[in-house]
Order: sequence, then structure tokens, then C-alpha cells
Amino acid sequence: MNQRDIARIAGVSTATVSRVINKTGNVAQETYKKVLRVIEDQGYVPDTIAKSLRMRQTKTIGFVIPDIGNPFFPEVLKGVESVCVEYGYNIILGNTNEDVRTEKAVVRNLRQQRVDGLLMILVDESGATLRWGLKGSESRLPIVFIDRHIEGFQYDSVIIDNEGGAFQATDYLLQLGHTRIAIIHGPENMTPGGGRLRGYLQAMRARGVEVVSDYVKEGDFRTRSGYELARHLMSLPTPPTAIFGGNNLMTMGIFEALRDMGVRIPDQVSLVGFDDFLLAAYLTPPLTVVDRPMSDMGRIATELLISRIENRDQTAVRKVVLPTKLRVRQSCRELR
Amino acid sequence: MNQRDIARIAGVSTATVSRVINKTGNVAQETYKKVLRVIEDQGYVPDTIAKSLRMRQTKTIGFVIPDIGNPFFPEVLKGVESVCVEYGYNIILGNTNEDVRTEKAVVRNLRQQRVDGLLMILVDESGATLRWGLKGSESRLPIVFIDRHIEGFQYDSVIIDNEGGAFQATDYLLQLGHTRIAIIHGPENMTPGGGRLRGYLQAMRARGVEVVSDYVKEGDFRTRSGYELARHLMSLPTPPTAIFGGNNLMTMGIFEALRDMGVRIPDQVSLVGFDDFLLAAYLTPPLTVVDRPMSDMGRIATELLISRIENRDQTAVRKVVLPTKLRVRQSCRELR
DNA sequence: GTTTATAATGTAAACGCATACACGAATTTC
DNA sequence: GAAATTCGTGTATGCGTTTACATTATAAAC
Repeated sequence: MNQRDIARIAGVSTATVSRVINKTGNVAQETYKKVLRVIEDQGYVPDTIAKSLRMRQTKTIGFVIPDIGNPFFPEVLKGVESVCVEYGYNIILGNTNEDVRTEKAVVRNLRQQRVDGLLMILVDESGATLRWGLKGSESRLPIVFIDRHIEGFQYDSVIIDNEGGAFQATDYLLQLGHTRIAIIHGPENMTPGGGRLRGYLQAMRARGVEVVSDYVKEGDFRTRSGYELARHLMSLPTPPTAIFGGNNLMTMGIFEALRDMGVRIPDQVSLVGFDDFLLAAYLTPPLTVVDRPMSDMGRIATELLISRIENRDQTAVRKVVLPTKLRVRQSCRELR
Repeated sequence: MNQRDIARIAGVSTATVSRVINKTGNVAQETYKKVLRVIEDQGYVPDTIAKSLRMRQTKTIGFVIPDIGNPFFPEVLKGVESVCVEYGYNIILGNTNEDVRTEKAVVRNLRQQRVDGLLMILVDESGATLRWGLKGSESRLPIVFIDRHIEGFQYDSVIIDNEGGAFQATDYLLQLGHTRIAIIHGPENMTPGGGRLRGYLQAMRARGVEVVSDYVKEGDFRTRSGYELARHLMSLPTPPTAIFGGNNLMTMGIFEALRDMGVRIPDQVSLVGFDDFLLAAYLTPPLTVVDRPMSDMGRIATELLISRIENRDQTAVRKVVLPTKLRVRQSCRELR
């Protein structure tokens, strides 16, 4: 059942059917109703594929993420989805498994699917993914980066104030009297990893507290690395009195390690995490964390992307930085 | 840059280019290489939209879910995604917000997008969604239901043994000596709600324990209803000694309520949840739950769907029932 | 009542691809 | 060496839309 069938049954031309469906151009009241009735009767639904081909736009955006399993993902997706529904866009998912090769393939695939725009939480911040994946596409595909900022590309990004958030958390611990503060941060060459580390360092220096290199550990943003590095930290001759976890997963690993080692929070060691997550408030003790507006990131990024797609926003490249918020709960104690 | 451009540059016809890309039909070694070089040079990527139109298949499946926010979702998605990658299918998301009207619209939209098949976690088990959403589509769209079974439709479903799982959990509590066992179950007219309730009732009766109607509460699968019903239960003149939570979200609500009321788990009340979730193992105490293989459900459902799409599976309608597993942790105590 | 503007509709081409069919060249068959 | 087969390639059509352009019917203007 296609447009031509409807046209035939209604005794009009396909052009008229099209005009009725899209409310474009003039069509007589009577004809309008007649066509609509036939459409309704037949349960006809226009073929989006054909329309996309003709219109050269698919009303679809690609959402590229590194790991479906990270609790971060559904949060962001929630924001993305709500805006997409509002503007009538569909979402095609692209999971990269934190792997650069896969990432390239995903970008290619999405481009091949003729998505109207791309929302990306990139793994490869070097830009190689993009250069290769986008090679040969004449029309500049609108892209908005989420949680990453990539220098040297004329694309928008929506990120959070990693430095500020880490500064805030560290300073909070310092205020409580801690000086032996450890950090398990993410990869230094990635936006969230490096930024949070810098915030930590700045806070320490601002208060004139010496940074002990043994207390500064680089993880890979996964639970396991948090677990192992925390065990390592607590086995030090002089263990830290507080640990700052660089993201949700690593913080969970830290929590688990402390529990397994029988280290009590916050009596023996204070814990602050980055990322609020469902878990944090339910743990015992409830975790103090740097909260970042994940759903908002998704929402704002999508708004931005769609406004680029629809050419409503012609301004220069935007870098939106969202603020974080320290949620004080019960995982830190005052030292005196 | 399209096929015609490549053909022109390579000095061949579009048919040859197509043959090279799809490795269909014969083409001379030399020509093959030449065309491939041009494609590479130009960064040409075939247009999937045009291909889809011509081939009448999109290599895309729609995944309809009721709530992105439910931890259940990413788990299932993980399984779905892995299979889709394997077979080269894309996923378009459809969030229904647990709303029947939205659900209808989503099905329509997905059909309009010409997805090759549908994976559905339905809200409306009456079938009205399908009847309306699919009206007028001549070619039978392959569909696999996840976590729901709908009578009267010739579609496959992949569900879990709700009755068995609930029986197991209830029986476990009975074995520990509990008799005042409450259940907060989901909507009775839904597969997981009704099934789990039945399993509970069967277990009680099997051991000859009277079912107290005050202890049987129907929630809506959301956190809040678990919270409120748990508060209600514990305010009863004779409160239960054990509560069985009908799904992950409601169990969390129950947990929260008990914490807020200062009721100690498992000393004062034992708690068993349905669904394992990241949280469960991290809570204090770690929760005993009925675990169900969510990722497997996604995987198996997708395998089934794709085999239907590609006509590899011509057998009658399948109803796959996956077993559950009781994960005993520390939220239940023996009564004596 | 003729001209002119406007509304209503139809005709046909194009979007980028796969493929049926056609055709000449090369190869095999006897 | 003629007939039959296979190989390599091109031409042209159609998938279901939208839309520029053409055409006819209707209303407005004088």
C-alpha cells in the first residue's frame, strides 16, 4: 500500500496525496477529506525511506557511546531521547566498546545511514576517528560532542566543569582537615580524566598542601581499576585518610575494595566520588559525590545539534560548560 | 559523491560499481581493483537509504522499551546490541514511557521507518497497540516480545519463569521459618506481575501457609509504590517478618522505606527482591534476589528475530522461557 | 463578456541504488 | 572451426516519495 495506491483509490494523483499528507500547497476541502478517509481506511503509512531519499534528510541522529553498561549512558540518553521526541527525530545507537577501531566503523556506518547529525561520546580524542570516518562526505555533518572536547575540530561540545568539580570536592576534604588525600583519576589525556586531576592539584596547591605522588593514581575509568588501586593505596605504609574517585565506576570499585579490606567509611577513610548515580545515595554510608547534570548534558547537546541540523543556529562553534554540584552525604568525616 | 560519480571517474558503469561493492556477479580482476581504488580515494560510502528503498529492507530493527531509566533496559540492550553488531543490523530506539498512547505512536513510527523487525517490551498486553500500529501493513513484520507474552498473536516471545522464580524465593523464606511473608507485586494483568504473584501463592499453599490478604499488595513496578506499600506494611498491627519485592525498582523503594523507618534488615524484616541489579550486591546488607538473565533475554530474542527476518527460521511460534536463579546474600534471616 | 489572477490538480523527473536484460568478447566443447 | 557456453560490462527501469512546472477550473476585476 503506497502513495500511488491511495491516489488510485481516491481518484486523484500522487501529488495531491502528498500535498494532503504534508499539508503543503493548496488542496480543496472536499478532496482533502476524501484522501484522508482513504488513508485512514487503508491504514496507509508513508514510507520514510523513500521520503528520506527524496528529501535528503532522515530525521535521524546517531548517538555514539563507548559503553552501554556504564550507568552514565541511560542518564544521558534520557535527555537525548526527550528532545528527539519533541522534534520528531529518531535515534540510532552506536556502541564503540571503548575501542578506537570500532569507533571508526561506527562513524562510517552512521554516515552511511545518512543520519542528519551525530551525538558523540568519543573515546579517541585525537580526532583520527573523525578524519577517517567522515572522509569524503561533502556536506558537513553536524556533530556535537558530549563530555569531550576535541581541539582542532570545528564542532560543538557540551561538557561539564571537570576542574571546578574536582576542585570543589578536594577543597571540601581539605576543609575537613584532610591532607593525605588520594585521587584515582581517569586517563590523563582524556577530557574528564585530565580535567579532574588538574582540579585536584589546583585545590591542593591553593591550600599549600603537598601533593604526594604515591597518592595520585591513574585508572581507566572502570570498576576493576578503582578496586585494585584502592587496595594498593590502603596498603601503603602511610595510607591516605581520604580518597577521591574519578568517576562512578571507579568509585564503586573503591567502595568495594574498602569493604573487602574491612576499612570503615568514613571512620577510617573518607570517600568522595565523581558522578552521582543511583547507587550513591543507597550505599551505607550514602556517598558524598560531585554531581553532574547528565540528563541535561544530553538534552542541551541534542537541542544544539538539532538547531544546527535545521540551520536555526548559525553562530560560531559553541563549547557549553555545565556546572557541577557537590552533594554532601555521609562518606566523609572531619579530621581533627 | 554517489555511485554515478565513482562510475564516471573509474570509467565504468554504475552496474559495475555496484557489482564491485557487493561482490555480486562477475567483474574482471583489473576493473575490480580500479573501482576499489577510486572508491577508496574518494572516500565514497554507499547510501544506505537508497539501497534500502531498492532492496526493501533496512537492516534495522526497532527496540521498543517502556522506560529508559529502568536498570533493566541497558542490561537487555547489551544483549540486543551484541547480536545486532554480529549480523550488521542497526537499532532504532523507541521509548514508550509506560504509556499506551505513546506505545501506539512508537509502533507506527517504527513501521514507517521500515524497520525489518521489532523487539518489544510492551506495556499494553491487550494487543490494541499492535492491532492499531500494524494496521494496513501487508507484509507481516517479524516481532519478538521480550518479558511479555501476549495471547492471541502469532508472535514469538522470550520471557523468564516468573512463577518459578517467585516460588523459589517464597519457598526460601518459608524454609527459613517465615510465615508472615508479604509480597509487593506488579500489576496482576501483566506477565511479570501476575506470574510472580502466582508463584508466591503457590509456594504458600504448597507449604500450607495461610495467605493473609493484608500482606498481598499490588504496586506499579516503580520505586515510589514499593516505598509507600512497604511503609504501609510495616505500620500494620502485625507487620510481616519478610517482604518479597516484585521487581528491582520496587525493591529499592522497599529498602529505602525500611531504612527511613529504622527497620533493620534482616534482623527485623527479611527482604528478597526480584531482578538482580548492580545495586543489590552493594547494598548493606547485600540483597538476596531472584536473578534473571536479562542480557541473555536480549541476546536470544534478537537471534530469534533476525532468524525470522532472514527466513532462516520457519518454525511455528516460539515461546522461550528462561530460568531464574536465587542469589542468596545477606538480607534474610532464619526465624525460630 | 473578456481578461486576469488565483486555486486545484496533474505530469513527470529525480533522489541513489540494484538488477533484469542485452550484447559482444573470450573461452570451451566436440 | 563452428556451436555452445561463460565472462565482463553496459543500458535502462523501478523502489516510493516530493516538487517544479504545466494545465485546467474557478473567482475576481473591469
